[in-house]
Amino acid sequence: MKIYRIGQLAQKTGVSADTIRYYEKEGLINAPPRSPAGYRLYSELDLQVFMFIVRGKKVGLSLKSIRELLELHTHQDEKTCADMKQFTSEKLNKIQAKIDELTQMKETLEIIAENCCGGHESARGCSILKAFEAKEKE
Amino acid sequence: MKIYRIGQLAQKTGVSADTIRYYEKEGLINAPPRSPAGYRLYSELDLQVFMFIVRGKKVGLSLKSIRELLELHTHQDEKTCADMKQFTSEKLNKIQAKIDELTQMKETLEIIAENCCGGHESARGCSILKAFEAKEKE
DNA sequence: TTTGACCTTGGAGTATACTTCAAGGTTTAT
DNA sequence: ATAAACCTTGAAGTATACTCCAAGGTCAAA
Repeated sequence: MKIYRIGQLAQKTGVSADTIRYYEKEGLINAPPRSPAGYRLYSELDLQVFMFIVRGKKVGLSLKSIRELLELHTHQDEKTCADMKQFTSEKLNKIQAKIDELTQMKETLEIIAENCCGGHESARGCSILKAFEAKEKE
Repeated sequence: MKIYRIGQLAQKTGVSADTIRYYEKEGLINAPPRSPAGYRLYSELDLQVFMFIVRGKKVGLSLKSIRELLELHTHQDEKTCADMKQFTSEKLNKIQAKIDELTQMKETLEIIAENCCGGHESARGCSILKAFEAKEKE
């Protein structure tokens, strides 16, 4: 099984080594085993967890939220499956709400794009606010 | 047409009056007209713009991104419709990317919820990481 | 007319999430 | 064997986005 040092993990995940150490300090990831020289050694599984963090960040989840999601894993022994199911479905609702908000913004922008002339004339009349007004009338 | 003072706008949009003034200072919203006493007076349209900001924030857009989106409106005279269309479709792509990321996270969580026992036993085995692994195999 | 709820400004303070630095040890290639 | 590229720590610095004063003016109701 492949082992990564911090720089390699950084490259794979697209965050800096400093950020990885910061996340460890903040308790998002467990302190990994060290080499004899004290270098952090990450597994393929650590990479997976990291990708989850990166994905969460990209969509605007706070580190706190991501930590809570990851605790689904790290505290699995202390929770019942019923707890897990409930927690998971709460998180699912929040994520769905975010998807809905983004979908709304996307629709607003699509209205702008569709109603806009598209040529080289001034864009007066292609207002984002006209798009808002159009949405209000629905 | 209804006119709002800062407190009323704050209540309607769910952000603080301080935050509204901060957004004005940061150039997200235009300085509104003032009452004789110097109170800020907001229109229905300002409320619409504000709701757009709030929606953007909720999904993790930075103030910078939101400002760019709002500039579609405020700089409409300086840009051609072609510019607008291009800018809008770039923004649309970014928003779609966010929706995709969220959808992925949602699927991961759904796998956890589905594969999880649901009873009162320990949640060992209902790991978020097992869900990652399941996704990897696809 | 005075109490309370509102508004004003400028400036300082806070939380989150990094980012950089200093000073040093390790590993790898030539 | 020595340079280049990596790693370590702790602490300080930065960017973003608020948040909270202090000191004072405005307005509506009792």
